[in-house]
Parts: sequence; structure tokens; C-alpha cells
Amino acid sequence: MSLHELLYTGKFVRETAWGLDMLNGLKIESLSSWLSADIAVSSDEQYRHNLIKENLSGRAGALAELKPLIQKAHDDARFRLRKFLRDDLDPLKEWDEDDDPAEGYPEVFDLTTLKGYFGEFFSGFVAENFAPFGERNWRVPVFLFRFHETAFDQLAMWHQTGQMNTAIVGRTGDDCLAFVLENGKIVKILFLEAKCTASHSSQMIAEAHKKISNQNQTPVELMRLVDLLQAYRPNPEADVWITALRQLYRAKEGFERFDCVSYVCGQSPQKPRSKVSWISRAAPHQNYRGGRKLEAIEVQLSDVEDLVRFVYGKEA
DNA sequence: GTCTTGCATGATTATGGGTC
DNA sequence: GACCCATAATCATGCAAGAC
Repeated sequence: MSLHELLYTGKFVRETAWGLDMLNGLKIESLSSWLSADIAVSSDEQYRHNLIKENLSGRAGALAELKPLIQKAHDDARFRLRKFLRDDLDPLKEWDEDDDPAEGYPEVFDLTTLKGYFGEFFSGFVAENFAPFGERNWRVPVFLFRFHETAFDQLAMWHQTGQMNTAIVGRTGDDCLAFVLENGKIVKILFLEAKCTASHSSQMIAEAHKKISNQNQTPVELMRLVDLLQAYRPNPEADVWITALRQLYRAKEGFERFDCVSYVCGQSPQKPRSKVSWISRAAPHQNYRGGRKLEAIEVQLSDVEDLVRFVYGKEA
């Protein structure tokens, strides 16, 4: 297989007429048979809580749809891993598949790392599927996995030694960003702080609300987003996003920031019986100081670790 | 008395600043 | 340059307090 084929064709990275395929939406048909949402809105309508629970009978069908979407979300990172070996001057040069620098990405990582990845993906997934703040047009143009430099270093080490360290943590910046695009212009920005735990952690919830309270009105990741989208060129959709994000970088008004905490957990509250969620249904968490519209999306699943292993194709 | 919850702390890796 | 310390990040674990 030629290097060009490996970079741009079906086996690992999907090809379009223009190059690297964009996400093109995160909706799945079997969603309603798997997850159900229950929304509570505060009296001043500044705070919403969305409690999402799963119907186990619909899980298998939904995960079958979800798995390729998650893999696609990581395609850009794979593309980046392989790109450094690309030689534009010699596109016909043969590539030895045994030397694939993206081999093992990301399934060889520690389960803790994969839970972090899953949490980030799932925050974008719920943004597009569960209409935070009643807005149905949120779009996640790309995920930011390619900037997890530490993970790439560990992967390179694994290729050489066959040994993978335990959890890789600590990617800085925003977990996930969604936007509403109208007439080529970004009018709404959704900052998503994602947490994912196999059980439950009140500390995670507290830290998420503290972090989402930052006062910046536009994402600190704007330059990275544009840089990332360049990889999809030539692609008309990527061009639209790049133009819109550059306008947003210069803009002082004409857009609104919304805050969202996405909490995926493997436990439901047991006591007292009146308690149905870990995060308050009525009012923002005490750590939230953003002063903006806030939505907490709490996703209560079963066997979170098994789910993460399945969607990442990780052996138990 | 048992189970559950929430807080504090630890594990792990990387980065940056200060001091010698 | 080497070393130390603080900070950042995610998630697990241990334990005291509370609920039933």
C-alpha cells in the first residue's frame, strides 16, 4: 500500500473527493431506543439539568452505530500521526504497514485515558443529539484529540518497547466545543466540560463547574481549531468553518457563549429515594461562577468501562 | 448495622519558574 | 544544566459521616 493510499483511503482514514473526511454530524438513528432525556429548567431559565438514562435493550444497536463515529472522531489524530512520514515529492513510494505510526491508536492506551477520550466525545455527541438550551443546531466540526501530545509520545514508546504506561492525563484547553453557524457566521458557542467515571465522583462534578466558569468569551482553542481544519482542505465545509472561526477570533460581539457540563457516570443515586441525580436539578452547582446560561447533562449508564472497551475495540 | 455519599488524598505525567 | 517545588489534569481509593 502506498503512503498516499494509507493517508487518504478507506482502511484507516476515510477519503472523500476532497481529502480527509469531516465528521458530518454525530446523530445516530437508534438513539431514541437507547437513551431518554428528562429536562428540568430553573425558574429564571438560566439553568437547565438534563438527566439522561439508558434502556439496556437498545444499547447494542446504538453502540454498533456509535463505534464507527468514535473511530471517525479520532481519524484526524491518526492522520497527524502518519503525516510526518509523508513525502509529497514521492507519492508512489510504498509504505510498509508494519511501520504504521498510528498502529494501536488509541486502543492500546490505559482504560483511564480512554474514559477521558470517551467523555470528550460523548459531550459533543449529546450536544448534537440532545439540544442543550433548546438549540437543535449545535455542531461539533472537529474534536481536539490531535493535541494530546503526551499520548503520542506514549504511543511512540509503545511501538518501540511494547510497554504502555498507566493513565495519561492532563490535556489542557477546552474538552469540546460546539457552535451554531448561521449564514457562515458563528452566533452561538457551547463550551463543554466533560467528565467520565465508571462510578461516581462529586469531586469531578465540582471541578467541572469550577473550570467551566472561566471568563473568556471565545475559546482559547480557536487557533488550534483553524490549524486542525486546515488538514481537511481542500474541502468546502472546512473552508466555511475556517472563515467563521477567523471571524469569531476578531469579533467583539454578535455571538453568545453557553456553558455545559457533561457528566457520564456508572452509578445512580441510591439514597435517599427522592434523589434521582448527582447534580442538582434546580440550581447551578456552588462552584459555578460563570454568570451565564448553564446546562448540566448527566448521563447515567451501566458498565461504563465495558462500554468504553467496546467502542474503542480494547481487549479486556 | 449496613450501605451510601462526599471529601481528602494519592497515582501519574508534563511543564514552568526559581535557585544553585 | 541539574535540581527542587508548584501547578495542572483525570480518575481511583480510603475513610468519616450520614441515611435508611
